[in-house]
Amino acid sequence: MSTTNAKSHSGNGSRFDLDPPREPVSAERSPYQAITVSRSYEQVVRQIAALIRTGQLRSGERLPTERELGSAFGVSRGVVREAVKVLGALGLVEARQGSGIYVLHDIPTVTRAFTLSVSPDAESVERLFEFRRTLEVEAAALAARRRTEAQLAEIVAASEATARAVELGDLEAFGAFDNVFHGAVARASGNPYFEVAVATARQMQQDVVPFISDRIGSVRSAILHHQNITAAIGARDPEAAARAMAEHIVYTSGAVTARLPEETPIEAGVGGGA
Amino acid sequence: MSTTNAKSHSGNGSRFDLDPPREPVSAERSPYQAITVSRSYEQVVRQIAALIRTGQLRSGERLPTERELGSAFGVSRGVVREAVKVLGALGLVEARQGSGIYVLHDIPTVTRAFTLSVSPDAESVERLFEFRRTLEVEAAALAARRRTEAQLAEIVAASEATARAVELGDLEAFGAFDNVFHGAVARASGNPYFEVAVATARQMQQDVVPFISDRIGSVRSAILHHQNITAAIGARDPEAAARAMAEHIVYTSGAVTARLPEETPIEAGVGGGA
DNA sequence: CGATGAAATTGGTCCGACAATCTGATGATT
DNA sequence: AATCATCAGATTGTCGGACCAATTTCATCG
Repeated sequence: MSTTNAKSHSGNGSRFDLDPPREPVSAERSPYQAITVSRSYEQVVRQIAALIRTGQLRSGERLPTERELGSAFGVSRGVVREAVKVLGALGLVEARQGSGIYVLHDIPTVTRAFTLSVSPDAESVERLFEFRRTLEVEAAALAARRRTEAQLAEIVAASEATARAVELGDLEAFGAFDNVFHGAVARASGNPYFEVAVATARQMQQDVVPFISDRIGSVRSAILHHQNITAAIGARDPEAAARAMAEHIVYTSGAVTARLPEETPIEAGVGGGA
Repeated sequence: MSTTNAKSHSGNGSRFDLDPPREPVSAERSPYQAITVSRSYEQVVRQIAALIRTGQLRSGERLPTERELGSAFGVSRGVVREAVKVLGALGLVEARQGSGIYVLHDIPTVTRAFTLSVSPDAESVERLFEFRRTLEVEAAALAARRRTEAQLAEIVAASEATARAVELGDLEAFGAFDNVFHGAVARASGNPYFEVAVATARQMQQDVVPFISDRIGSVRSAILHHQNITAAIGARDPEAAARAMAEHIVYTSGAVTARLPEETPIEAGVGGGA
């Protein structure tokens, strides 16, 4: 029991203390509930993930060094490294050799973990757009039903930001605000699973196809779509929101895939079933 | 450069050899492409994940010990442990102290990683059903369009297996075959992203609500739903498949949430904006 | 034959050391 | 003055060994 003694360490580590062993006090519906001995690295993952989710660790910020985290949590450096690997698989942090550990996003996207497991070569981009369309269309409809005023304000602001970026011809800024816009719509759905899934799908696509909107023409129509989506969500019209989002993604899909090398048109019966 | 020399090790390690450093030979569209140094643990993850995905390592099978994997890959035990952590976050394997490392699923589900990062307490089950419904309804429609004969045979077999399990009153078997059925439908969609997302959502739900179908009445109607879904996919009727799947999930959702403690009815405006 | 307990196996954790890489400062060169 | 080369420090990446904790295996005993 040397792993959980909260030794009063030195330095700045006020935010990094390992909780007491926290036995499962939740409602136990039946006896013989599956006991789960919490590994040390899991508690480290929980705490750092909570700090990121609650905004106490911002995107881009650097974490303490592995050794400092180890002494702060009262665990060895190896445990910290294992926790960092899991956090990296969730897309929350990134470790750079010689530099440190940095926060990437504030909501988990399992992109990197998937690219390690699914396959190194590019899957068909068509499938990814199909997936995104399903998720984002429904998210837009839900957002039209449930959005709060604050969430609508976020969507409006992001939509205007994309328009401004296009006016300035800054395609990189457009891409960033485009992500903000779609993320805000997904968040306004009130369903965290949609939010995570949409962020994951978009991140995955940008890993595979990093050269999305290199033509100013396609982004011009994108800002019109954004305005339509925003208006429908503002009017609390789910059908219109779904229609506008579907139109947006289908159009974007066409613009992107037209610029791709000739591959896998659509072809029924994928999956190599024996 | 001691990490990548494929030393001719001893023992059984014919399937576990570290690939040569594999520089990115893909199409480079612009100069100054971002270089990515592949860490040792990533290559271990790739190889083991590939073995699981291709079926060379079956579900339930035990991997070699960490020490054996280390000598087989030519890396230290610490690297193997970091790789196992990532594979565990993907839901592919599970390490049991004193016993070994076992394969859990053959397709990645990020359940465990999410439960570490999102929150330990149970989210609203309603949101999870909403997410599942969106995914599985579209997957059923896609399956009706693209399914192969072999995939249809899988779906039919799984549907009949659930019916047989209900006849025998074996609810546990019903749950297992129910997972097989929905997984087969998702796979028949021809879109691997749907397959992974559906499996993840279902696994997540079963982690949160492990006591789903404890009433024989609700599962009886479930097998009727399965037959309707199967028939629609067999007839290549996307609309009917989507309708049948929606009815199935909405019904199941009602049956489950009715048995839940009074919590969070639906309530618009979640997410704590501002 | 079943129960018991010791021994072996295996993952979990800790520690120390070195290598590879990045960062920033310093100084030399143009 | 600006640019480049070099160096020292810091930090992650990897290695090897050691010990602990949980599990499994198996000989022993009742």
